[in-house]
Amino acid sequence: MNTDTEISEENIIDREEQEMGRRGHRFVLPEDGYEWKKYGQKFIKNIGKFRSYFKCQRANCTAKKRAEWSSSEPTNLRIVYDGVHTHDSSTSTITSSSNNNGNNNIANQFNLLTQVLGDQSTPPPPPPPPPN
DNA sequence: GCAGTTTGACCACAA
DNA sequence: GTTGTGGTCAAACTG
Repeated sequence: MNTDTEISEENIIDREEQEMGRRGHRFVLPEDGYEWKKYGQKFIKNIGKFRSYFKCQRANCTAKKRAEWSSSEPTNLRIVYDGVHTHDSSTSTITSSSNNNGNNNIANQFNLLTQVLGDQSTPPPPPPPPPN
């Protein structure tokens, strides 16, 4: 259905690499026209994956999305869109038409990858030395 | 001081 | 009727 969309992470990585190539380094949050807010994260032991929950921050918009990834394979990300946006995207010309859902989802995926996994293009700094 | 993110606790539903 | 899992909310922490 249109309300539930699952996307493989392969496209995400591919697009990510393209974006990184274009921008030279880390990609900025690609505004897909929607404002997502993370409101929870859980480890679903039934599937052995972490799941993050996002809500569209727009007023009266009930659109949500979930991001699942394996603890052993954090790049194996799966995104599930739930619900539909009751508003139009404000920062993008992307529409909610079925033909453009792919682009729209990919844009969302960038955002998710960054929010869920952090910016993997820039490895975190080394941990501080132990207090001892 | 503000905004955003993270984590824990609580509630509801299904088995 | 009980237990477990999933989903959401709210408070605290970090940038």
